[in-house]
Amino acid sequence: MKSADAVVILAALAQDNRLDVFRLLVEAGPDGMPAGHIAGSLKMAPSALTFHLDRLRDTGLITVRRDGRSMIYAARIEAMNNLVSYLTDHCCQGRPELCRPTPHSASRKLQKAR
Amino acid sequence: MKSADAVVILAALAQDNRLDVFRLLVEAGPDGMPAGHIAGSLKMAPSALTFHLDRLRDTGLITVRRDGRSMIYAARIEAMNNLVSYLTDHCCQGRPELCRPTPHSASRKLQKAR
DNA sequence: AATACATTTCAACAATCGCTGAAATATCCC
DNA sequence: GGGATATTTCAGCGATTGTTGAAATGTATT
Repeated sequence: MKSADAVVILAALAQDNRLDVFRLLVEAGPDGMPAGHIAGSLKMAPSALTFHLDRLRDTGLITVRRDGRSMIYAARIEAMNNLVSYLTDHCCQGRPELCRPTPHSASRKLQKAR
Repeated sequence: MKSADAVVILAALAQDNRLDVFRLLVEAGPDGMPAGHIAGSLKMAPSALTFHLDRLRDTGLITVRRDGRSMIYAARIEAMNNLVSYLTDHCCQGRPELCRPTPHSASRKLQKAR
């Protein structure tokens, strides 16, 4: 990943409503959720939501598919993976462990189905 | 780290010149480097650089100290650490390894989450 | 004190951002 | 087809962003 790509993804996440949308979609999992549910859940105007979804989608952070009248949006964890890799590779003095702390703050051994 | 703090840090990094400045300071290491060197290295106008340094500093991504006529700026890796932790904790479906492949698990096959 | 050096401050300005509300598009159901 | 539902498109708007260039500030040297 190049710097320019990182900037675009960082910008997509650097807005409270968009970060909320992305986090909600991460929670929703691979099946995603329809735009209407997102708008309801985050109390956003439909047109404002579309605006932000477009920007998330342009950067590859989310995907969309149609299901009847609904548009189903889903997070692309891979994109977040790429961003985190970029940050740890380029912003940690060549010592990833400086930015990639051992899982002390992270949820300990959540042991989800794998 | 709260969402609002993450947004602020993401926004600070979501600009090409600022990301370049931060990366340069990361390379420079704990001793940092004077503003003039940054401006020269990245070919930025002094006043534009000050503008961006202020924003990086406001978010805690860099520190500054005076040395004679020079202002020495240095990256705060800890702030990047916090950001990466936030992203892996909140944007990876409770499975940090999805967004942060550790060296030893990098080759492991990622199974589909369901 | 006078001068040079390093950086910041400030007032502009164009460009972009995020929001609102009305209209348009797409799909489903009768 | 007609009506209801889900979402997008679009114009307009105030607010914010990033840049420039001139002036101001702070520090070292003589």
